[in-house]
Amino acid sequence: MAGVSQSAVSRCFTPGASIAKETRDKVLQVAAALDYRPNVYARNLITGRTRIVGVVLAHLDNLFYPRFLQLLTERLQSMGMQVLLFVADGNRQVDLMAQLLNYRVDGIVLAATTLHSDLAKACNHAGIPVVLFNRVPSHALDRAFHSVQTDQSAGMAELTRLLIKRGHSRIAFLSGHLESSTNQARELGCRATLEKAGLPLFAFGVGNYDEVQAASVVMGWFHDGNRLRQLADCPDAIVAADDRMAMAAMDMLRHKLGLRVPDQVSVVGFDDVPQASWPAYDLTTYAQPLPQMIEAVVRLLSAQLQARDANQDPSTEGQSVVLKGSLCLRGSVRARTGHDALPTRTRKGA
Amino acid sequence: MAGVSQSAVSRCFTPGASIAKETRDKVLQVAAALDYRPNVYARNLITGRTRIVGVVLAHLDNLFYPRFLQLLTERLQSMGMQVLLFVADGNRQVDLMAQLLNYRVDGIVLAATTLHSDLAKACNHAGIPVVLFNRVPSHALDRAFHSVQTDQSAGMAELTRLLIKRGHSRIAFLSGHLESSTNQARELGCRATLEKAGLPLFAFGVGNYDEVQAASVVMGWFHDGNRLRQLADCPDAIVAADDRMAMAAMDMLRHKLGLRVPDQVSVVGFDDVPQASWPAYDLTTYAQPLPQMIEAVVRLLSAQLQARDANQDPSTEGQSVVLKGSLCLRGSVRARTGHDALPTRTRKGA
DNA sequence: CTGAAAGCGCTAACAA
DNA sequence: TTGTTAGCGCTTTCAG
Repeated sequence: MAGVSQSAVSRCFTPGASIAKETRDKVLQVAAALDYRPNVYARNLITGRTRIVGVVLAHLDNLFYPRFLQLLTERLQSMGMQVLLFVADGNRQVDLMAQLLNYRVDGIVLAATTLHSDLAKACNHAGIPVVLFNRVPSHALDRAFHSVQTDQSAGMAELTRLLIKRGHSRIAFLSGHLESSTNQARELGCRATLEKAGLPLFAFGVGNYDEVQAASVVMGWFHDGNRLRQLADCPDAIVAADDRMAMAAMDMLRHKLGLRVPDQVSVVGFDDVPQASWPAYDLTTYAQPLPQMIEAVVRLLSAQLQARDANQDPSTEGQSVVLKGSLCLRGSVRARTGHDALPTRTRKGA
Repeated sequence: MAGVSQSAVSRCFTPGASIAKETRDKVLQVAAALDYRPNVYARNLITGRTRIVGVVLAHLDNLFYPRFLQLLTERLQSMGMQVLLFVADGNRQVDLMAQLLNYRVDGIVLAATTLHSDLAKACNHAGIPVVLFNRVPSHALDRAFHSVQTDQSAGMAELTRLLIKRGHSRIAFLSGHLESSTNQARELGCRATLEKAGLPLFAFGVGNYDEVQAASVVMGWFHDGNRLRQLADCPDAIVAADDRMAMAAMDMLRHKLGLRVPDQVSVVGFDDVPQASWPAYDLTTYAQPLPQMIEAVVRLLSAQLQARDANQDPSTEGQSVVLKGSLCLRGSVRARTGHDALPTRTRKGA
């Protein structure tokens, strides 16, 4: 070194340490000249903190998640934390888990929709703070976890009420993965609202958050294998569990079946991905409050980290943050009286 | 511990170490029971390898990059390497750099389109292998870097030739960031092909890879502030530097200007993002060979890591891999004789 | 094939 | 405010 002791150098790089300005300046100057930088890993070894959070994602093709990842990464980076990325493509979650623990991340953000509960158990056991993103704590084990989500049920209810108000009575639900908690909440919101209005769920199909499957479900609703059904026998509005399926539905309706959206069929989605506002779709949807969600994730994570630093009781009950989103009223829903709208209660066989 | 010495345990977790099968089995069993796992950071401290690669991205909203990130992450993860994610949102590249070096990543993949050359210098200095993704080594310093890219110039040439063959003569180029090497190559491919065919570049505008800007450029080409220009005074084909701008152009043409694509104007893009094949756009574009690109990135990275492990000369000349993509012929380009096609050479004032 | 000992680069407690 | 000392958990010679 150039002048002082090892610990003096250490103190220069530790924010709240007591060190003389002069010494500090000198050390920093020499450090710059030597291109010296403290070794994070040696520091980790002794402090036990890595300043790395593991972010587990599936469906990076889901349009909504890239934005999430970008914002979260920027936010964490600005706090001096790093993001170790894991893509959970369904398979080999055990390996993933092992890596997550190997790298001793300070915290985990789980945005994968489906996940072995073994993972949950292991994290709990290792005392790693976990925040679930848009995934409710379903297993008993998950309850120790914090979670952040949009009030998806309320969002879907709002969308469904809109459709009813606009005179729709043959409303279909295009479902995502049946086992995903996100999908369950969305479906519930739709069903409950219909029930309250005394309307049946006119049709139900599983698109598994996949464009191709979604399109073929819609096809099945409108086409009997040989030709288009009578419109009165088809849904007059489609509620899709996410924007991607909604857009696939619109494409199918317009470009394969030759129907007009919203004149003949209204379509709504969920998420408000960037593409939803593109003129080609102009999709009415429900926006997740991404910035607030990110804030909440970061806040929960920081709180747990601070608690751990202060050696506080780590096993506080999991806190669940539910945020309201907002309706994005666009052109994929018809105005009050569509030409297909019958007075009230048009039922399936009517 | 339970039975043996520290070094014996270490050997159990080191692939090529000499250890008796019996000892090994016993240790592993006890380790499993105790939930023991070797501390990666302590290992890093001594081996100098972190098995972490830093991936630097900008524009995660670019539709093409999420796929890239997902595939790369999965690929690296399957090799037991981790991805530390950095989002370079233009600003604060210096901090980012510092973190990259702090975390002593084994390698860096740079997919940000614009980047301070200071970063390049620092990496070189620190001896960290760098692979540039879709970014040519422009600065002198970059030449030590390896790079992987699509032959963008050839791709654009192919698209442009297609337009010419289909009878277009008033071809406009909708540019991305002028300083991005990606954009420069794409523009060059278009211009060179036009020149070879004896056609002028009919119009040129800068959309900066942004939907709004792209749309307003297109608007300017077709609208003089009060009303639509004569079509003969407007481009009959638009070559956009990426799919996103191409789609924005289509939306503007169809939904704001009331023009028909491809009947009145043809549009082509570049990248073949998932949305390009959606029926609403059905965009003719040029697909980047993503899987091969990922392979090449991984191969270059591994080669450098192995070389470093073997203490070989680290400063090999940077290798540049250029891969051919493939034309995706879809419906956004008109067939041979559009109704707007004049015999040959329709010039601006014609 | 195994154990003992040294040390990777740092921080934390203590003493000066 | 500073230096000294110990040790974080591992890998790696070097002996046995």
